[in-house]
Amino acid sequence: MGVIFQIMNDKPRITLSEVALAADVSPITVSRALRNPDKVSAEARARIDRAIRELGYVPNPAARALASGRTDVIGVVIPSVSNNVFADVMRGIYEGLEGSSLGVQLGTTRYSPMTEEQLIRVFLSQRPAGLIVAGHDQSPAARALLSAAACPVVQIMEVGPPPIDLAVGLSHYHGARAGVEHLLAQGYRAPAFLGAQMDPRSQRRLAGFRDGLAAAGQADDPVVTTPEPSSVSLGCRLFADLLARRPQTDAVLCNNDDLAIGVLFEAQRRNIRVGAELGICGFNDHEMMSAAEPALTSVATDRLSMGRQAVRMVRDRLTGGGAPRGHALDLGFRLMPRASTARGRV
Amino acid sequence: MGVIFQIMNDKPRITLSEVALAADVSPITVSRALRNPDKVSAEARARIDRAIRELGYVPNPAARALASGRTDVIGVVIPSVSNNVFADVMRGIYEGLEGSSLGVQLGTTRYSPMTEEQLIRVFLSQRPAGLIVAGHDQSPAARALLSAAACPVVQIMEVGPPPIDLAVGLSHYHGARAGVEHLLAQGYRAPAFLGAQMDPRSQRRLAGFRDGLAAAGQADDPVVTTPEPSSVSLGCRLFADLLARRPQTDAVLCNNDDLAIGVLFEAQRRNIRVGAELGICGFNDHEMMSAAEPALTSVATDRLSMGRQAVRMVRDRLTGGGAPRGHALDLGFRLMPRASTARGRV
DNA sequence: AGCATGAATGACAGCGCTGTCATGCGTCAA
DNA sequence: TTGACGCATGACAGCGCTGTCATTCATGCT
Repeated sequence: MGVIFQIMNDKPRITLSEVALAADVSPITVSRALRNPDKVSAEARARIDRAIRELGYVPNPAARALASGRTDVIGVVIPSVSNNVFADVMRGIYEGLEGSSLGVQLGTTRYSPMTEEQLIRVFLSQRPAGLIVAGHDQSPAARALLSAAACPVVQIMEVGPPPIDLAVGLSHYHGARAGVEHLLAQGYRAPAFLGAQMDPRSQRRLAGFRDGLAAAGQADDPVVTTPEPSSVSLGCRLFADLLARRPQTDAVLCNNDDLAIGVLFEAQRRNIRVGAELGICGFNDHEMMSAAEPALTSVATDRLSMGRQAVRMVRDRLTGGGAPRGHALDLGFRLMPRASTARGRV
Repeated sequence: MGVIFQIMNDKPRITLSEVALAADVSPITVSRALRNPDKVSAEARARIDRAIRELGYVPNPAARALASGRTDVIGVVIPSVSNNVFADVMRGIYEGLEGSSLGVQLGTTRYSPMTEEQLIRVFLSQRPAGLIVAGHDQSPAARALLSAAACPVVQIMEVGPPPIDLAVGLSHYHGARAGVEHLLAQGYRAPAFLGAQMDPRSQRRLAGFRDGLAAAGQADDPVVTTPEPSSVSLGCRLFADLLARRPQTDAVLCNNDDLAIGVLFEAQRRNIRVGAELGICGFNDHEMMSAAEPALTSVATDRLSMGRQAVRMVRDRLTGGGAPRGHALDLGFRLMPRASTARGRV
């Protein structure tokens, strides 16, 4: 087997010099034609392009990285790939990458600050074109590394704390606060909060919920959370717990849409009329929310755009311009009131 | 700004030789201690490990790749990151990578065979540790490239056609066929098929549906599909279309769970009793299916395991062993009958 | 005409690491 | 005791590309 592989390994590898030979220029000119085409005469470029096409030349990124000390890779550091929110963000990132020669290197911290720090250290040591990290809650050492980084650093997901370099996201605090204020404005008397996977963003949503409630003069603290990862069935269970503990609950602000859908199903099972008897508000506004029956209210966030903008910020910096250090782009949120919080005539 | 970056770039970069100096061995010994620790004496290894830790040395993968002609990267070629199914698979892949020094390079074909071919060409030119590609429908040129590849190649998602090298997946044909047979066995008379984003896997599910129906003596071909990407709201719309066109429909086999959830919501809107009046069967068995009210029948597939196994196959090959060329791992599927296909006493 | 200027191109060296072969040394069987 | 062998280590060269400076040549100006 080893032998077979060896043989197959020996398929012709076209190098830049061979292209140069075929195009009758020096290797360095080919290199330039690839990186700064405008620094090479049109004729030379044409010959080089032809040679590249005919020989099927593909550049060797390792050699480029070694020689230039930079890579065309954006490091992305997120807690987990399972989380739906990050899946959307990743999609935005890949969309933002299109048309560039940039690649992505993804690392997951599994919500461990130490893993995150280590990951950042390794990524930075490879001199990436940029770094995209989730959140603002890095360890002090990780923050120090990021501050000293030689590449643009974009913190995604939230805005609020001053960014290390750049940031794009939204205020989860205010999003959740808008949600609970909507519930109260609709006339619900005893809203509760349901949360899973209580990462820093979730904590800030919870804070927004609490402050919104306190501002309305509510005294108790109707909150059910769990560190478990979020899911629809978890929404069912948490809602059941909530009702057992606090039967007077007449509305729930869910930390995300999964949970909200779970609450909807559980309410249906118990013949609770959603909207009239029970207000449900989700977070993120997954496409499914408007399709549900009844349609579910949610705080819409633009995860796709978050990823895209983060990449754009890096790309703008690479092309010389870009936002100055300290710039934070607030993507905002939009409350989408739907039938699930239409209390109607009671 | 350029100047600032320049300055920051000059942070100390520890090289292997510096570690060697500190550990009082030659660079090559450090290299060996990193790659084949058992080829270095315990004392030398201890000194080297200490030096690495004290200096904070991080290997330069570009230099390694250039010198050795291999990379520690598995290329992954999938149609799209948006598709939920691939998100699950990616999660499995990342899980499978844990504990190895392997990385992932992800490329998306956006369902274009030409893009796929180009992507495969570029990935292969970087001599990856392995390649994971979705499906069996590559262009002839792409197949030729993959056949000649010097690294393990795993085709994921489906089994059936003989693999180029290795494969892991399931038979979408038989999964869908099991679904429609279940519907018929439950006593539904006029099942229909709803499909979105009709990729090759979806086509095979459709074929399974059709054959299952024909075997039961059904004459018409009740199929509603669209090339649009799948979503819950699309499920609502397709189901509405279906009812308009073929009112006698009493069951739907959905190409995936999103659509099935959409059908559920639309049925609720129309006061159609799901289960008794309308059978619904999804595909993949997303966690949400069992939590829904009523719980939705689905054909369970293990996307997570698919990703994990694909990586395992590559890793096994790298460590010398592994399955022989031509091996296909059938992960199978499991029909999960639930309330949504309990026709009960009509 | 003579010179400065800038565009196009090239020579050279080296990025950090590893494959290949060679070396030194201790151990074992004959 | 001697040669053969295996183990731990090292020397050397080079992977494919680009940064830096140097060179050439045509252009526009005084």
